Amino acid sequence: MLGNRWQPYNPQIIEPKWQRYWDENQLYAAREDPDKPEFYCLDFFPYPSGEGLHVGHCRNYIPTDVTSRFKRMHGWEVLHPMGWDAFGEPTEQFAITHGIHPRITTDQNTANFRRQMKLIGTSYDWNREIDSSNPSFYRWTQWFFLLLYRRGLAYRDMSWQWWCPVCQTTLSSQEVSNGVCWRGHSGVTKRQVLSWFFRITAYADELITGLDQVQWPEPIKSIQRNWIGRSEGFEIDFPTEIGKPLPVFTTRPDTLYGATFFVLAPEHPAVPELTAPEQRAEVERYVTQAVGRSEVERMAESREKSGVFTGGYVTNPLSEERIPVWVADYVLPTYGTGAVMGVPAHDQRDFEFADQFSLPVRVVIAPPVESEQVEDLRLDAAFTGSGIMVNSGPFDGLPGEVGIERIGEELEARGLGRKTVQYKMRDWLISRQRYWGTPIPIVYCEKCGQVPVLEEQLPVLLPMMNDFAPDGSGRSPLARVPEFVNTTCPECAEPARRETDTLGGFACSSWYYLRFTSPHYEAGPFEPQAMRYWMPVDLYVGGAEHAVLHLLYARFWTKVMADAELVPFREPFARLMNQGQLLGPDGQRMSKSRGNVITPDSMVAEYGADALRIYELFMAPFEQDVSWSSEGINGARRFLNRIWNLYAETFFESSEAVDKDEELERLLHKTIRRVTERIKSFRFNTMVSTLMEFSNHLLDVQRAGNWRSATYHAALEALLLMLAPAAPYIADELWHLTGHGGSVHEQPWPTWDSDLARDEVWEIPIQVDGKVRQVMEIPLDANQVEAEETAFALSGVQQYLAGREVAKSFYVPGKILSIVTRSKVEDL
RNA sequence: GGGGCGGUGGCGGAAUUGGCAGACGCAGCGGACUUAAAAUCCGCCGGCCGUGAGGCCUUGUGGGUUCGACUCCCACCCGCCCUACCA
Repeated sequence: MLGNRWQPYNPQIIEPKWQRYWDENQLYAAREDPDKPEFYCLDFFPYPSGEGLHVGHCRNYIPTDVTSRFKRMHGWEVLHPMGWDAFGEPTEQFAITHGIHPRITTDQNTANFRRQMKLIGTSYDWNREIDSSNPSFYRWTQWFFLLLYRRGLAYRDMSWQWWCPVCQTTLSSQEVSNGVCWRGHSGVTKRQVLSWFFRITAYADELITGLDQVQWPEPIKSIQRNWIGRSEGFEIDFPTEIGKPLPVFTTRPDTLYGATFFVLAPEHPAVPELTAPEQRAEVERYVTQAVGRSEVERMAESREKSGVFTGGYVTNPLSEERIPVWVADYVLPTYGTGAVMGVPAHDQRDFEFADQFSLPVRVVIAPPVESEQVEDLRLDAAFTGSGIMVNSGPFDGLPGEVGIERIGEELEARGLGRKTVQYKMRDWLISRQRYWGTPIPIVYCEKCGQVPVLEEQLPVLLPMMNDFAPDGSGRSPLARVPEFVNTTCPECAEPARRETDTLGGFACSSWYYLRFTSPHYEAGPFEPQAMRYWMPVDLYVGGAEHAVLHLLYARFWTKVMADAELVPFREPFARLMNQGQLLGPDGQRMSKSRGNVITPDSMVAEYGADALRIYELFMAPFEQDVSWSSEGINGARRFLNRIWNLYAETFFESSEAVDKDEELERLLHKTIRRVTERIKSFRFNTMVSTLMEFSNHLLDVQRAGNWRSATYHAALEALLLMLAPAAPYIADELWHLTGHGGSVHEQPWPTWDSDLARDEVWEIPIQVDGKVRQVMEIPLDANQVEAEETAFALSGVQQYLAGREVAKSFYVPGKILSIVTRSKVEDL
């Protein structure tokens, strides 16, 4: 049994030891070696919350760590860095609730994150750690702001924007859904604010087409395409009685003759002009109410359409019919032209509106004849399918699809309409009326107006403030710091005032991946050689919740950089993977308030980091949501114990290694092949089960007393190499205890012989009439005739052939022999 | 309403992508060791029938394609996630 050299497996002793060894020997430092292939493996950079990591976060970091270690063992230079998304609302909110300055909490929290990440055995290159709230970083965030500004992609505008009363800041449309802000506060409303925007819409088309060039999960691509929401249609001018015509956007010009009313968004600038004097009071009341209502209130009554008649009219440009103009909040001011033609027969929303206010419904697309709707033209819902045009003057009888083209041509010929493309995506609101963010490098001068800060004057430093909480005025806390606000104009040197809004946190994360390539570079955001060596990111791993936030913004910035010839690529992340969520043992999201948080600290203390890693890899497929099981991790620990004892017992009784174990050799090569393939394809759960099967087999061999063969010893060595990425501590300890020098993580990955990895004798099933009746052993290179001969000789097959004859048979080498019978015809 | 993902034992899951369904692990049951417990080791472990060999059923439901379907096609049911008045 255990010899004096071997203590029982004790992760609490060996893990800190190897962690220190790796640190001291700089085992994971990334170098730009032009003679080696490179691999950039990146995790979404976390915001360092006060709660620290829970085991759910490890679901992201462990697989990327396995991949990085695996790549290094294949001789690649690997950039596997970690940094902190430390600027932004979450960090600041935490600081406010704790009454501590965010600088202090950020430093505390990042130290804790770093400690935890080392604890679980990650192989980050800590020389490259970055912190987006550090001036050496945000200086370049400001530099990028100026780049966008110079290229006309950053602008200031007064507009209706989301406002969160709890965060006391404006939010981008991406950060709000269902009237709830991304931090989870409800009661989000609209406010008219002067704020900064990035013109992401200028890249709308490329943000769609570029998705074809990246290896990303299809759901994420589809969410982005949907979010951008490209839709081709027509802008049609409706003449008015106030002079200038009002354009609408529609994808269905074929339904133009069915327009029985016209609707303006409450915010539409033409509302006052078009409103008849006798309707003015009512319209004004409606507009004020619609604009002031919070999104939650609007949602609550979303089933019922509201609106008022303006008393004004427009004219249908083709039918020349005069139709009434209404104001209604179901028309969005920011999409299309902020006005729609109401075609109740063929648009569900218009239908509901017409129903609500008893407006006429006119069918202009006849549904297919077999539909009952044609008999009585009283629809109970809009007909949005395809059909033949009716009630449409000269266009009657045309299929709707043709009508779209014909009406379009007619309108274009008369100068009453034009083809356009509309997008759901809006420009990106980046201003935040908050303290803890990158100051916007803009100065307002009475003489020169809006002036960018000179590059050599960067960074515009965020001043220290003790009282940095928002005061409810809607202005940034920075506006209360005269030393910050008062400055001189970069152009005329006269007194001027600084912009006091800060950039939202997504500005930092839009370029941080570039900084990792040369985090200490002073002359620019990144050193061009290093950037060219590492970029683009080869593997990017994080949760799916950033699909339309960070992942869209970073792509946009990259395209801007490419146009400015700063980078030679247009997509920053070649391959993206989303890990599944790890839920608490109760199946709920892990959170402090639910009390179901499991920390890596407690798991490492109880089972060791390797057991935690093995369990997280093994518990479910990488992309899948799964609940934590406290018994499951114990199984991982048992597995590692068995491995430990396998080596302890074998090497203590070491002896001459002589014979060859052919069966084991085949299994070894097969195992190497499987483990390699499974790491490459992110199937870590089955990678672990392959290692389990292999070590179970080695235990059997050992118990049977066959541990003297050279094959067995080669297998033990290969097992350590294969275990190294997933369980780095125990692998290094056993590597050392079995007489090897150095670290297992610096060894080359084992190779396999594809002939040996394939069995030459297969056990294949024999099916008779669709049921498996017998299994036979047959050489892999046997042909169908040989397979049939072998099969028919077996009594277990003959028994099913009695009184019948073979009609057909199929032989798939290595897979199956399938025999189909029919009864003999002799009775006839 | 639109888009996406999924449904396999008591549980997490596996199935070389159309070829022996249930690998591997968890839980459970029985046994060995122990004064006892823990740990460890051995055996059993989808359902029904059968003493047994064995037989029949079984991958949400119903149909289809095929020698053969968890896998492909059609229809339906259920669950989760994202998005939402985008004209």
